[in-house]
Amino acid sequence: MTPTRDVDLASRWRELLARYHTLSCALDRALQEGHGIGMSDFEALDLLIDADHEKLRMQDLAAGMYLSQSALSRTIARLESRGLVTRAMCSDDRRAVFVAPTDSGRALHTQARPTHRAVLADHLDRPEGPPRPDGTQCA
Amino acid sequence: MTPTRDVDLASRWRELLARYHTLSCALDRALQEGHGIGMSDFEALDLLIDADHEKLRMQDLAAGMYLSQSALSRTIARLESRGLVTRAMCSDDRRAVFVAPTDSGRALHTQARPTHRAVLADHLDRPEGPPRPDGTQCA
DNA sequence: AAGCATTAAATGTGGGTGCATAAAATGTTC
DNA sequence: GAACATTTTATGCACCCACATTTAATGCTT
Repeated sequence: MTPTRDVDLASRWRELLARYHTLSCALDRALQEGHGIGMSDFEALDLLIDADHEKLRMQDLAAGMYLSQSALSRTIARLESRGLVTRAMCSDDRRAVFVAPTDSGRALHTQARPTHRAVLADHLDRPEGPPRPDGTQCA
Repeated sequence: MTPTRDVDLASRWRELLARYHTLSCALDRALQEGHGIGMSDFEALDLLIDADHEKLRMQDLAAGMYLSQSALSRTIARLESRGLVTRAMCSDDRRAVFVAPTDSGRALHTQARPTHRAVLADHLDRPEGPPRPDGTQCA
């Protein structure tokens, strides 16, 4: 109702936008350059390995990710083509697909996770992030 | 250092991810369906109209947006092709391009802004957003 | 059991984004 | 002032994403 409130909304939105953009870009860059894996790919692998049985149906994986069903399908396809996860039939429901990390996937995750956490720590602990002179415009 | 802190980092990141994803998706959807304009397109128009002189060089517009230079260039191209902004030469520096909203652009902005603000208000005032049964999976 | 709706995952398609590069104009150095 | 570096915008390209549709399997109703 009040215009002051409205300004607050816009600036809060812009701050959220800034935080997400900066962090996701830094994450993607660090993971890509350091381990040749994208952000969503890592998130999928991370969820998969944190899962209790380390074996999830696509649908259950999707529940933990902020990706469309088709995007997840392609993400898993990417990971599989690089030998980081395997797809297996599910005998209970033959429509479903089990996804599980391979040894190679676990190894990459072990390497990439510190990078991931380091970027999070670097960005989440500062309220504003002005001094970050990367080479790119991915501010 | 402490593992507890590490868990905090990951969950804070996931919350940021959730907030951004939910809100940006809702914004994009509301603006697209209600006014046929994308989120980034609206942001550009919004910045342009809030500018003091209502005439900005691409570079200055870019400073206020979280888009790469190329993405902004295409965003302005989209807006121009729909008659919402105009590009004009800058006599001071003939490399630069002035962008200004047209009457049509101002009209659309006037219509779209309440939608934009309403979505922001709807999403930014709630800590968690579980009950939002849209038709799509754009959760 | 047959027919129809529903669910799980994959694929076709179009759109937006960032990086690298190109093209044009300006600034700098000698 | 000529050559080279820098800046500003546009474009080629590849990637990722969401939506719509397809294919296959399951569930439900009669």
